[in-house]
Amino acid sequence: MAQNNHILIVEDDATSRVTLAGYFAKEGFRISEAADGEEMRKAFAGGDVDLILLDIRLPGEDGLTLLKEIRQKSRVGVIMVTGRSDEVDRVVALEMGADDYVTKPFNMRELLARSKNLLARTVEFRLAGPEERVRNFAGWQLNLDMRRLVSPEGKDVYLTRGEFELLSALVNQPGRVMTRDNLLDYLNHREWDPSDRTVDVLIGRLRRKIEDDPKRPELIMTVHGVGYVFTGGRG
Amino acid sequence: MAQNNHILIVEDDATSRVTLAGYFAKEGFRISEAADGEEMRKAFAGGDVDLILLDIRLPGEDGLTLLKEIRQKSRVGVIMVTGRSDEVDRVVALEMGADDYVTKPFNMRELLARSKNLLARTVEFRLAGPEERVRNFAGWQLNLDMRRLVSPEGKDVYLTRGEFELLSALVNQPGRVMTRDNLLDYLNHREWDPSDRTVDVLIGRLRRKIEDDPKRPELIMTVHGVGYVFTGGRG
DNA sequence: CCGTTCTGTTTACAATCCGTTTACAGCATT
DNA sequence: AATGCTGTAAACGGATTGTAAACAGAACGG
Repeated sequence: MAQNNHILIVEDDATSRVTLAGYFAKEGFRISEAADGEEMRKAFAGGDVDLILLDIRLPGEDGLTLLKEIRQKSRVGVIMVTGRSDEVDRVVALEMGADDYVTKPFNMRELLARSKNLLARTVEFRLAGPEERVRNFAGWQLNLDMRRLVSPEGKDVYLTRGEFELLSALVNQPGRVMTRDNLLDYLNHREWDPSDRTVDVLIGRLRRKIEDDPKRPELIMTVHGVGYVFTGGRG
Repeated sequence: MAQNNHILIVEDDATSRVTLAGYFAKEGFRISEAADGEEMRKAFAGGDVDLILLDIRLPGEDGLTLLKEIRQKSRVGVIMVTGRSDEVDRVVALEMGADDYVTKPFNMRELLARSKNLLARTVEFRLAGPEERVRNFAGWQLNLDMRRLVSPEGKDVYLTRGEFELLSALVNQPGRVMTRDNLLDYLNHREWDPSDRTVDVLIGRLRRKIEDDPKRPELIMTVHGVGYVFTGGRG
């Protein structure tokens, strides 16, 4: 069975798709093909797909949209494929939950290696049971289910509801700049007008709880004129 | 015997149920099927079920209610099958003692892997003998089978049904913040509107029974705007 | 049957929490 | 330097919580 995994190829260009399918079939995989989102959904609904090779450029719904949809219902392995080496798309795709990424033109053997590697990882993952929703950064640990923040020294740090929601929002999108409007969505806060300073105050309180030097923040950075970014402690 | 475990599939949709049954039968498992709570009870009464696959959406009694009933009399492995958008139900299910879960549409092989994994775990447990379901915290002892609470001084403290259910729920998930809605699930109280103060009153009564200083609780803490947490006496 | 008891629920109101507003000083960007 | 944006202390007030008391209806006993 190790070599009988089911791979779904989502690619609009027929030549590329068939070439890929042939190569992987010869390696002993079961293959399904889809040319767009509609066909992908149909194939995926079968329920036994182990890995999806997903082109990022598709007619109609694009690959990132489909990735998001997949991730809402499954943790199946996904490798994104794109035509140009677009750094932005790569980062966005990985942030949205893609497991790996290759750029065209790619080496078939490399793709095969990455696929096997990912399959091994996802199978192992699945055996681990229900995962805990925990985010780690700079020695801190945020448990989303327990709503609990633990410091690098192992101490519990109490967060109010607003502080927790804000930190969750930021931590879930590391590297992405979030506007105030954007962040307020996480606080059951309907409308927003430019004079609303709520986010600023909450961010300030958060910084005093998690930054070494709240005056010179390193985890939650402000982007002047735009909003805030969570750096994940990696600068 | 390793490959001759007995799996009970509880699922109202006949097509899904038969598909599942066929797949697992082919893998060498003994299968029973049930379309609702009544049939489940009948099959389960046989007494040799090793694993239950339990759909969360069922006509009549819903999956969570059945899960609770099962957990009152057995530690049998339970994997919940949830609709894709029900994050809340997923969390509640795990809190109520489900061992694992999958979301529809699910990958058959993933479900098989999780089932085998869980069987390995639960079978091991059983061989260890029928464990007493007792929870200890801060000198207290709560016996879940006898529904009895014993104080650090060794005295029996009487709990009403609601108080007991609530304390059980909290004690079974130390450190996890539970919403009121969430806690009411343990009281056969499916509906909830924001003006329902039942939980607050019961928590208050519980605190007066188990906290040193009910005004400054240390076991059951309130999380403003969210719900309550049981700390396990560890702060 | 009828009264009694027990207990979950509702009601009411005071106490507390914390998100929000306000105000102003300091900083970034032009 | 001018202007707009951000940081933050302080105060405010709507929402949330604690709790006593009343209520209701199920369980129980005679």
